[in-house]
Amino acid sequence: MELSKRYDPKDIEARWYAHWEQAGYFHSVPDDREPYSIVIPPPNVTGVLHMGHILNNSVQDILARKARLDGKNVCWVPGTDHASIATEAKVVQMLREKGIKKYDLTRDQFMQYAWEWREKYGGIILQQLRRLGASCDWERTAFTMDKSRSEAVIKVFVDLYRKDKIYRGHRMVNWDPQAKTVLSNEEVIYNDEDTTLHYVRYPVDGENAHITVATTRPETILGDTAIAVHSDDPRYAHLIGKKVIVPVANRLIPIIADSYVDREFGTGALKITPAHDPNDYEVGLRHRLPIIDVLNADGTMAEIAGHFIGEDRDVARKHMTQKIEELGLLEKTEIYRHAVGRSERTNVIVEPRLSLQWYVDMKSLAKPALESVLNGEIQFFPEKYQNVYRHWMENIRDWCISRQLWWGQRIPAYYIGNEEEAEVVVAETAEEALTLAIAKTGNTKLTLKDLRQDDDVVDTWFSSWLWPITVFNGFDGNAEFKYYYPTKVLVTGWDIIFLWVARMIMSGYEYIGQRPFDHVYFTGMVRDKQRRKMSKSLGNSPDALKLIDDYGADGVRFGILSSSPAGGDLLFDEKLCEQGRNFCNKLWNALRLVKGWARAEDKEQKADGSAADIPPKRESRSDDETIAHANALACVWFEALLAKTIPDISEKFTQYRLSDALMSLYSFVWSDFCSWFLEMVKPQYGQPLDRKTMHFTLDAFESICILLHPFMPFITEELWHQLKDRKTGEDCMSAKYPSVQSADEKILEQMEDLRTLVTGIRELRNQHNVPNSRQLTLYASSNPLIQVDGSIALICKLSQLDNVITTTAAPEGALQILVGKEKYLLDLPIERNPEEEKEKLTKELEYLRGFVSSIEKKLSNERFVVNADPDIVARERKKLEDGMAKISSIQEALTALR
RNA sequence: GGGCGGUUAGCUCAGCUGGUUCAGAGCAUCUGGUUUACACCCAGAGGGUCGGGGGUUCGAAUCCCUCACCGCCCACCA
Repeated sequence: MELSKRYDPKDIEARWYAHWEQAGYFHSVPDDREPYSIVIPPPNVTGVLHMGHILNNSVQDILARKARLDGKNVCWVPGTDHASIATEAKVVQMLREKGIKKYDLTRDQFMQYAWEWREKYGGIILQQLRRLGASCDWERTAFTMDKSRSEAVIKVFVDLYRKDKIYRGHRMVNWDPQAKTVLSNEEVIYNDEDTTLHYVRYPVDGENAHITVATTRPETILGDTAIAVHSDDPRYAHLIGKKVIVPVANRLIPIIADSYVDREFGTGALKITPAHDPNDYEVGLRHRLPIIDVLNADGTMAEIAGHFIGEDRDVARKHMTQKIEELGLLEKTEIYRHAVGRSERTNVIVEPRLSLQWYVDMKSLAKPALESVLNGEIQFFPEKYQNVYRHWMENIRDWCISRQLWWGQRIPAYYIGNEEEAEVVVAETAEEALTLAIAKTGNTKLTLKDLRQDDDVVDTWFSSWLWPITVFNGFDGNAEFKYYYPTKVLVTGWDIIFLWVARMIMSGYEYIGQRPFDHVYFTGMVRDKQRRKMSKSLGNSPDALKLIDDYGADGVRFGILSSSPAGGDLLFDEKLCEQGRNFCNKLWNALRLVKGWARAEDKEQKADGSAADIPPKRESRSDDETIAHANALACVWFEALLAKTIPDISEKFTQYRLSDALMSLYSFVWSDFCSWFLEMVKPQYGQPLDRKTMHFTLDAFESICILLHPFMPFITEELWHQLKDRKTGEDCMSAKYPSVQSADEKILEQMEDLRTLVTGIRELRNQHNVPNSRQLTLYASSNPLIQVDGSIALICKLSQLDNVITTTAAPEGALQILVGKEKYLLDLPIERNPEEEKEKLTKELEYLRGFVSSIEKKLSNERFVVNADPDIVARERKKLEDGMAKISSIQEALTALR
């Protein structure tokens, strides 16, 4: 069957993915091979495939497929994260569209809706990963809210509580007024934003004076309980101890002195609102100030504020400002740029709020986790993230893990009675909690009804920090878990190094006493060409599935990979996918070429060398023997090149230099294989290729498929089968990585020289506008390159030369080509321009003289000869020799010109 | 405010422990080419005092100091 001129990935991709899955290549069970396990960073169930996923999962798939080819037992566990806040928000939204309010539902009813939602949409992203070619062990697909994983979460909570590592405390927290839940510090994103700084006058009680403070949040004035100035500030010393009237609220509050106040900022006077600012809270504690919390959980003004009740904080701010202005107390406003914290999930401005929450004491957990990274037990790629990690771990703060949500694992704390600060017991089940409660209170009459379970759930990350353990149900220490844990590598973005990576390391040591993974590969953030983060609102994120439709999964994988050194930013440009697609096409056409030769061979066999349907043999200037020599030389060379390339690629893998490995393969295939090797052995049109060379070519092509397979699984599988169409059985995906024999360095050098010579010929031809159809004559005899059997034939083929004469008697004025210190002469049928040539040669001569003299200087320096590595000195000597040879060649040519 | 990283060709970057991987790659640009695998192609070319300055060394893109700019992370400045 004739193959089309262009590679069309559509059907091929679907077909091979189904085939692989059917063949069971994705599934792993423990055996006596070396395990290679990866757990996927579970995407949110709410997610759809975006460029970050493409990058992250391409990398994992590349590593997984390479390990498989290396004969390892690869287990890549896929799954999704229940993502409390994001998912709950989506479900609430969905319900709202149906006219249902969350709080009209019972907790159980809500959960039912949520589960339905996840059944319906939760699998989408996993389906999309298949399009990318992800070779996950789908039979192991996990979800952070599965029964077993939820049980593990509860177990860990109880355990940490009993070890005194979980406690409940009143703290100033980050409050998300949209999701109406607390957030951990890591879930708050700070960015500089322009806000208005209001200068507000507070009249001093009983005096015709005022004190001015600057605030970005006038609405919180209603919660002020003091004005603070620095105790050493002469401007305000006389006011300390006096009282001022809070504008609008008309309350009296004291002016206090506190060293916290920065005299340089604003007016040097600071309003103190203990309920709405962490610092103010501290100041309030020091001065025993009352706390007036003027905001409700949803960010609207509370009743106690006395004004603008029920208005959203933004609206209240405007109204408050107006009112202050009406009272003549607004001195001025100015634009002020400062860090504003927003919720990672909902993007609303986070509100500092005082509340009672559950915390994990991180200090003791952090210790072994920090050590293991510093001593290299866990390696980071790139290494620089060690510093970031260390810094965070050394200054770690307690982790707020309670969330005021329903979607998630409910905190297993049970209160005896209804007060907020009631006695508490923590247990895996209500029954157990009851026993504990009875023991604690001595009240044997307690029943389950007297216990009230905490309404909150734990932070999503409190389940995903156990992921490498729980996906293997590791808490029961089963044999599978022991086989797969620790996992080999974690591939994730550096943005969740604290949210996730650090915590997994901590839980690994706390519960298994071992690291969760050997290596962490941090991918960069995908950005657009202008370095902007890819985001929905900017609309600069390409539709991942459309990209796959347009360029093929292999093309997209190539695109994202070829632009992605680990760690830094990754500037994504669709053009790179185009390059990937073109590369597929190049491979495809190489296949067509090679298959064409195979067909010619078939025909010839059938017709016993006299087939009528192939073009007659053109008169060839090279006899069969010469061609055989040439082909043999080409094969030996390419084999040596393969032998050099294979370990080189593997080495890049061990260093996680994946884009590097891909680029090496790209030029190896495109340039070395297609542009050089195939052109070297290419028979005349319609002619077959000799058996030996044909076999070698097919084998080499197969090796290329394997080398490339981790990066471009679909096309390589297709090529593999096309190449093997007479054989059966094995797939590229399950093949053995080609074994390595040592490379023949000598042949590599020789062919490098030959390539230089050929390039030189082409360059001259190009420069002098001599078309390929014109004959050229190469004079050579004593040059070592020419002595190699077949090399002349190769030169002929590659540069479309027709005549090669091997005498030393060069005609006058032949042009020189210098290869190392050898000189080759080429006779071009052109009009010569001696002046121009002279100028060019003189220039080159000048350069070479400078070059040579610098080496001479180096070599005559005794300290160099003594101190430098002998190898390096030898190299310098060779450079000198070559340089001198070149100089004399050029001088000869110049004399000839005169 | 503390810390980390960067500055190499028009663009994106590679150059690990100082010396043929030393000034590189891909893309872009320019020139020439096509009935014979591929224009999603082939052949060739041009392009950089390696951010500035200083130092160490026989020798520095590479090590040290310093300045400039850029990016990121952490931190409670209204």
